[in-house]
Amino acid sequence: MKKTSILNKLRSSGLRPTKQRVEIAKFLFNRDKTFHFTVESLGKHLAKKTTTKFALATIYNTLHAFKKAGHLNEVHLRGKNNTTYFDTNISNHHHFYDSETSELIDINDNEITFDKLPKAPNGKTIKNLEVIINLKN
Amino acid sequence: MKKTSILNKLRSSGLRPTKQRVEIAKFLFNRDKTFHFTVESLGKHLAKKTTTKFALATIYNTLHAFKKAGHLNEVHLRGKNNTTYFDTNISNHHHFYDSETSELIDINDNEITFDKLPKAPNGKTIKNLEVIINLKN
DNA sequence: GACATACTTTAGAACTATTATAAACTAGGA
DNA sequence: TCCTAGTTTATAATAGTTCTAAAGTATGTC
Ligand SMILES: [Mn+2]
Ligand SMILES: [Mn+2]
Ligand SMILES: [Zn+2]
Ligand SMILES: [Zn+2]
Repeated sequence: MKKTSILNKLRSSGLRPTKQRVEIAKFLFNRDKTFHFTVESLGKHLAKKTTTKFALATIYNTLHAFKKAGHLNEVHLRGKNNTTYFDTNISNHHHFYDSETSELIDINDNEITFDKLPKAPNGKTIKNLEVIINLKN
Repeated sequence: MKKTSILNKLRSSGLRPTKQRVEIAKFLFNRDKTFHFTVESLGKHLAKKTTTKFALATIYNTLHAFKKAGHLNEVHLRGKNNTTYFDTNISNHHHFYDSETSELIDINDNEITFDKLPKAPNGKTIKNLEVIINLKN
């Protein structure tokens, strides 16, 4: 994904392509494989890879803006370090979770299929379904 | 479950049956259906139902002790309110989660069966598998 | 029952992830 | 260039949880 495409992605989401947003978007979206990260780990990566300054609040703001625009997912998992995980894979999918390394690994949606599933409680509908497979060594 | 049984449960876990632990254990374990709760909600219930005082730290200490003893589970879900859920159902099972009410509902292990499952990444083993079915209204 | 001691509770401080604030800065249109 | 709404920033505030160390208690021994 080249620079112009990043700019388009931001602009078409109603987000002004500021220096910080462009750097974060380049870092997150110019890659082949899924990237799972925390705010802290992203901050460190950005400090290493760029000369731009990122206030912590800007990282949070940007990630939430990207999430709201549908460019990022937040993983609803509570790891041992009590931080939110973000996920560049925005398709429906599942995860392996290694609690020793706090690492997430994608499982494609079609790698898990069900024989039997319960129906939603009365008056409610199923929005989506997430499987977390906890790993040990 | 009567008083003596509660005392046994505590003692056989190496936990002295203090006033606070006995009250919490009675409140949590003398019931038929699964109880999902947060530290905050438990604190409120205890204040309403008993005359015993519970320092916040004691509630945390006690829940962690019960968890360590295998009498409670912690649900590794990050809800919108960033609090831990505890679960009196200590069997392997799954959950519906209603993010609007922050409510968990049990799904028995045998209500979900799989056609297809991925194998664990190299060098790792599957510890367990949790399904969370997100609900909407 | 009194005593000793390890375990437990407690109030409050500390910690940590995240969000709010409000002042300075900037992208983009006129 | 100028204006303005949108954005970044440093810092304070918030909230869930854990830590501290002093006071209290359960339990074994005499
Ligand atoms: Mn740098
Ligand atoms: Mn009371
Ligand atoms: Zn993922
Ligand atoms: Zn449950």
